Amino acid sequence: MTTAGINRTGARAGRAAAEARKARGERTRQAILEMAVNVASAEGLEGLTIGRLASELSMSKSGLFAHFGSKEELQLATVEAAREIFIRQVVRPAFEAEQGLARTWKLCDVWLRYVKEEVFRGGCFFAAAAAEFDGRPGPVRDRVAEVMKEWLATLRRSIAEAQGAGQLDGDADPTQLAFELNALEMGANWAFQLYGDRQAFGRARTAMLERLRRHSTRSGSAFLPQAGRGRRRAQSVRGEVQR
Amino acid sequence: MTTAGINRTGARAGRAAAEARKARGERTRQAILEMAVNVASAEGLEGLTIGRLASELSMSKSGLFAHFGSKEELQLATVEAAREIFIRQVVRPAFEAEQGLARTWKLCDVWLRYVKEEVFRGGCFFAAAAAEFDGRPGPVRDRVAEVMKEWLATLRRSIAEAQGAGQLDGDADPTQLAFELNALEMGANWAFQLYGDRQAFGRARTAMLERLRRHSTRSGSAFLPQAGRGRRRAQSVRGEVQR
DNA sequence: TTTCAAAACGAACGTTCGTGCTATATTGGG
DNA sequence: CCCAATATAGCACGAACGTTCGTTTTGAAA
Repeated sequence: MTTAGINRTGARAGRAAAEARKARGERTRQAILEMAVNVASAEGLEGLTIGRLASELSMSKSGLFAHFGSKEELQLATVEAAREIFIRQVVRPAFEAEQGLARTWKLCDVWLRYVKEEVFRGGCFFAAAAAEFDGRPGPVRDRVAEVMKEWLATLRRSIAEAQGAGQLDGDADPTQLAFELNALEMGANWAFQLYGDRQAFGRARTAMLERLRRHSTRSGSAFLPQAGRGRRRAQSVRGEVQR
Repeated sequence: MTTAGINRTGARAGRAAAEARKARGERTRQAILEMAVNVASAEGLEGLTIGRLASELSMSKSGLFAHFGSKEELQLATVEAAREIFIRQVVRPAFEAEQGLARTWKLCDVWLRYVKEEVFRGGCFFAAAAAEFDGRPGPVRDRVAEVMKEWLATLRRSIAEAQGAGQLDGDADPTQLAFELNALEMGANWAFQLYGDRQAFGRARTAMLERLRRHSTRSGSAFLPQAGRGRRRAQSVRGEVQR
């Protein structure tokens, strides 16, 4: 049995060449974390058990364990892996939009897509991790809090930049606005995870646009999708969420 | 040792007389659930272990276990107990306000207070439970979802009543508005649990009032607290959250 | 005071948890 | 082609998990 099917990932040109240069263990580690991140988003970082994870990857508990040295280290590595995925799937795409209101909106839009397209099996990894660890002091909690603070700061900065560009009212409070946008995101995530309610995304989108439009200047509102009330959103980049 | 301090709750007149009529086991059961609800709100319904709970109450695992028959039954009973506390602490007080916009606002206001005053050790019990169980099918998940749906329905109905009374625009969508208010609540809970950020309550309050005011008619806005921008809220009932 | 069901206990079950230790494969560089 | 390094497996551990069982304690009715 061993690590069958993990390392031997069809050696297809370019990508494979780059991976071949990586140490064997590094590839296994990555495979572990990819699985870990998905299990954790659905079952929680504590429900992420080493034995379960090992059997799901057809490897031994001890073999897997050796990569991390402790469960807490595994959890921290999982958080880090999730952060990288989040950056790749949400932050990076949003930063392709030009600085200002366009980017602010895209940060919201792509976040909603990231939950809807189920980048993680259990919805937003960090919303889940935050709820699980907010009552348990320790490095994991601290790191999760840090990462979410990063996200909120990104949101806030983008709003401030929109203000600087004269696209948003100067009297709008970026912290307040970022708080509201974030809350709406978490509300959509909650509704989708608990009820499978896809309409929640539309509702969050509507509310976010309302907030942004309310504070946007005449020149700024051009950076938001047309007011078209309908549910169909033909705006926003078509590009699929890349795996 | 035994159940010291649990059953023998200082036999002080009236209340005690009523409790004396209750079966002995019933009182113990209640004491268990009171503790369970607090542990669960902080450590999660799964982290709520029978052994831990027993030792925290200075009773034996088996003695405690006998009250429920299974862990799942204990979890369900805990959810039910939390629901009753929520109703007593949030819904009931809000329903003292007259039907319409006044009550809608009070539902929001008293919910924020319920988190701020730490009615549960780990913040909103249901926000935590929903995040924990949204990925684990079963009776517990179902019940949690039901209870939260109740809450959202209450919010929505109150909004609709405010519309009926001509206090809110007829074109405001109660479902949309309820979604937004709920999201803001969960956002405030998140910020407070993860960062201890008390300002989040003010931010949520501001945003909620903004939403309500935006849709309120001339006659309706009288039911919302004065616009006073400041952080100090002298409005709203003074009554302490009763234990 | 006696009686008896309800309630609480203590010990043990089989699992699974995280974590060590030791031995065996596997692998890339000389 | 071999060797040192690394990666993985195997096995065992103590603790804690939910659960079962037979016994003892308790308190209210008779």
